Amino acid sequence: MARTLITSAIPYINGIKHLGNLVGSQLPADLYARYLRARGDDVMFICATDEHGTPAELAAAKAGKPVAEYCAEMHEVQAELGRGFRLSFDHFGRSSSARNHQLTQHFAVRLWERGYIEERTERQMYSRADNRFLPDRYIEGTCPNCGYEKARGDQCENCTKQLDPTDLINPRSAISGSTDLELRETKHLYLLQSKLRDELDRWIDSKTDWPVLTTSIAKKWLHEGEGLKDRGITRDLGWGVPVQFPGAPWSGMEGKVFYVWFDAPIEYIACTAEWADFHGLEEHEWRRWWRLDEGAEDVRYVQFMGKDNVPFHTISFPATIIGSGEPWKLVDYIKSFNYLNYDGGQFSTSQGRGVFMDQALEILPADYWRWWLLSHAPENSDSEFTWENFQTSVNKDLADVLGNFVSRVTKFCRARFGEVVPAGGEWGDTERALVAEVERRVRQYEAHMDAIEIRKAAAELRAIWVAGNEYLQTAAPWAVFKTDPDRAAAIIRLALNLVRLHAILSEPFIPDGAGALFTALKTDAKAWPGDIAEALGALPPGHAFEVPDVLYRKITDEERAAWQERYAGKR
RNA sequence: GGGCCCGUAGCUCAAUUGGUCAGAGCAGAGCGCUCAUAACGCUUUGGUUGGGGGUUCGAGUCCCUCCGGGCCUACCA
Repeated sequence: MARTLITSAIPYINGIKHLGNLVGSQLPADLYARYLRARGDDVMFICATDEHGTPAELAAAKAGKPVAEYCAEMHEVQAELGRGFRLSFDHFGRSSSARNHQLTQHFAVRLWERGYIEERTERQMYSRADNRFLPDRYIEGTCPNCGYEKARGDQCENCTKQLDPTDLINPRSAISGSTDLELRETKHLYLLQSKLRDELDRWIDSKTDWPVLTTSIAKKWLHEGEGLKDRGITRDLGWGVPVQFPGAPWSGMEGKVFYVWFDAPIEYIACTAEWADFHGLEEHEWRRWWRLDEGAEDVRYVQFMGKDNVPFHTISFPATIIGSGEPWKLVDYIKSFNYLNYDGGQFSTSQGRGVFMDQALEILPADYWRWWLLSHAPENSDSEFTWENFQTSVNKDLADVLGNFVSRVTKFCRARFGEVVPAGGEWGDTERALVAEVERRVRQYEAHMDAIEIRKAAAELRAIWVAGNEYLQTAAPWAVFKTDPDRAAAIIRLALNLVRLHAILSEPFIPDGAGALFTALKTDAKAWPGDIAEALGALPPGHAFEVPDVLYRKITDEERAAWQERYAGKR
């Protein structure tokens, strides 16, 4: 049995993600996971919340809660939204877990022992009022270049000049506004990625099947300027994985934690361990997914992420793994996405512009969003969400082409033969032609899904739905019934079986709708179709079913206009 | 300022290594059907593939340039 490890980029803890975030990682990863499971593969689908770092601390402070409590709450919020969108994670973990603490410290020690980590002393701004070191971007002041008064310590947003916090005139803490700042010496650990450059370069070169978007970003980091830069992997923060711990090969690192981008990808591994813990399984059960020496040699590992995350997955995380010298599984394929824009601009959390995951589910069930987002996934370039497009796609594809097909078939059958698969009649040329077309399209659909060509897969799936309507139109059972009821029975029997096939094929995209169809058809026969002619005979004459409720309702012009107005932003 | 990606019918997107009049869905037009969520089917109208130049027997597909988006990254005189 093929084994596939799938990870979605882990969403940051400080707030609810918008639809662009969703379609950039979690949703397509879920589609792929569901598809492979349906094909009978052994799948491990992992996601988690990314909880460390200064933004989390600040968000907690703003909410007036201890950061641990804040993160626990937000984790549950995001987990619930994931369930709402039917994201079928095998485990949705937390980067703050004990497992991640252990593994992150483990990797750090290994890297140190092998000479890939070194201590460096540097000077950093410290705020006495806030009682903490401040990251560059949390220092504000007047730009020495253009005079802009709200320049950040890393860059002036007004003139785009790169800055050091010490360049700023009248520097102050962006957190408290305090000007009681001073430079203090502090010691940090650096990951010596530059030592691994050639190895990473060869590794990237071997990935000839990766999208240009992915490899070009990786190459850029490897070869830009003087080449791959070493990265500081520790920060002066209270919330995170402690750098100083029993058994640590360094000293004097109290009060420091690992940088969020060091521990976050390690959470992919730790989360799998969390999965095993949750289910009371042995260590081997999760290690067989990750350790090449413990059973993972036949695992294919696929990552999903937005393009902004590519550097960390092509450079930083692989450097951590390779540098460890231990046989951990490296990623085999990276599926990266461009951005989804919102109605002519970008999604904006601060301006309340665009639709966020919680709002989306308040408006419509998950399937509507899943279908639109996946069938318009920004695979080749940035794409755009507009309410008009959303309305027409959902109404046309889900309500008309698929939903109405189910409706006309089941209701016709009920009216003429009762709620049971009718007996009698045989297939003719029309049926054989339909089977041939569906056979061809299903194989094409599989090919697109195997290649994770999401929009193409969606288009092919839709074409299969359309084939059902074409067949009905040609076979015209309502006309045939008047003179040859047996013949009409054969047509409807095939059509009902086609509904079952639709349910199986569509489940990765629209799991709720697929579930409703299986329920209506009163069947548990959900196996992926091999021979199509055979699959279209799975529901035998005499099999009872019931006419389902309207599968997908339509979005009205009034609703569309109201939503357009409500989420336009500028609160 | 560099590096990379993109700009294809009104809209959203396709077009194997450059090669049979540039395709699909939606929208528009016409016809058909009546089982169905006023749904479905068939036919059909739209593009000098951002502008200009070049290479080639032949370019949306390669090169140069300009315009317009996006991403990454940096201030070398």
